[in-house]
Amino acid sequence: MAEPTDGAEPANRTGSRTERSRGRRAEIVTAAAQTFATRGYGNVGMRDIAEAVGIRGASLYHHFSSKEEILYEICLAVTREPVEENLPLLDAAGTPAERLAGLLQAHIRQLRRRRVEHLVALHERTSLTEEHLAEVDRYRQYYHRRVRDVIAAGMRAGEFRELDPKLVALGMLDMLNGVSGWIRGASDDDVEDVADTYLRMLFDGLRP
Amino acid sequence: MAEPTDGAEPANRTGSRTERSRGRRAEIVTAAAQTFATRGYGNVGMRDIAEAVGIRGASLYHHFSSKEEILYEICLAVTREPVEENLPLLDAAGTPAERLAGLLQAHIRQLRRRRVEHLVALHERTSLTEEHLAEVDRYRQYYHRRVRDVIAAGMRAGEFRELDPKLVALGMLDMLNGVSGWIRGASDDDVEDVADTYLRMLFDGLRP
DNA sequence: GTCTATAGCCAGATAGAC
DNA sequence: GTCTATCTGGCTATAGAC
Repeated sequence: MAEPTDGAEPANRTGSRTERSRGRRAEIVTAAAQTFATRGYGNVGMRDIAEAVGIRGASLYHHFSSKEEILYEICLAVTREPVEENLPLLDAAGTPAERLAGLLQAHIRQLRRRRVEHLVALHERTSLTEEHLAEVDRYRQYYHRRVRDVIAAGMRAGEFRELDPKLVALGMLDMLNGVSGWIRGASDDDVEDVADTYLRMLFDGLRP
Repeated sequence: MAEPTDGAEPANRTGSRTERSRGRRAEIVTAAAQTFATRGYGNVGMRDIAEAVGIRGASLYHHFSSKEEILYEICLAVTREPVEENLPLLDAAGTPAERLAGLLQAHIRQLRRRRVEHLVALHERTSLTEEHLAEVDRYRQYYHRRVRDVIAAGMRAGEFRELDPKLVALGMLDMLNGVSGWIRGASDDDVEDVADTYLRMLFDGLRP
């Protein structure tokens, strides 16, 4: 991608840090997520993260005030992203079943795209501070609620069998989120196969 | 429970340790699982575990040679138990669908009974040594394979729709295992509701 | 089987130069 | 923004008395 050729500065209107610094932050977050996912948050030192981006441990504290804050950024970003990118699909046109199907597909694709971050958010949440955990959970619970609501709407519309919408939402999302545990290395086609199979199972059931 | 009144020693024929020592081991494992589950393996010290059973940190090394060995015992026990207790249901009488349904019910009940240990096994596996992780995974993979096989048998028998049996097994078990994340505090009836709803979803699907 | 005492190590985080 | 140097405190694990 070419840079703009006029003299205008690419002003950073969205935050207080420079673009350069935000690039470094993103680099650190990505490296940290990878290491946390494979070795576990508690077994990874600041020096390990620093080494992965080619700097010294102390330099990380220019970008983050603590190790936990790096974990927080990982968990928050990967929990907020589906809220902002997938939930609008529930407000699109179509029946509840159609809208839910669209969301589930988007969810699985996002799960693959942010696979390591998802693993970290799922497994290392217990290392967040109470406040940070609560903030992450706000997004997670809102997502759950919206999914539950569209399921309930599908039941009212007669598209879905009458079951406890909360249990249905929990089961559905647990089934989907589990994908991050084994999807590593899959192709785009594999991901679509998973989505197709899961939708078939959930909507039509195993019985022919 | 009364002790035996005759002079016979309660010989320990099943292992090299005394009954008293094995009780202590179990006590340590339970306390450790509880702490690991809520605070994360890496954030729990040997002193924390010791305190929970009313002894000093150093005394734990009379029962376990390392902290990781405690984690290993938790993970191994909770992964082996469903293999030994649930898989025989797949060899019982009935059609594949009936046998699978029995297994899924037993799986959810076990998930609740060993809830904290399950959480530890799911979230803290990355802190096991390579050898211990491999040993735990042997059981896990065997369980998966047996579930996949009964699903494939159900498809051959025409009881199940033709889908990729591996994906179906993964989705099913991920959906079930997720239950340990939120079932805390549920009653026996609640657990049966979950099992009923999940079986309905998986076998018949959401569409009426 | 549990204790006290401590070895030995490594972590997260800070200070201040460049 | 990154460095070197280092503080401080925690941890796992061991030694040896009781």
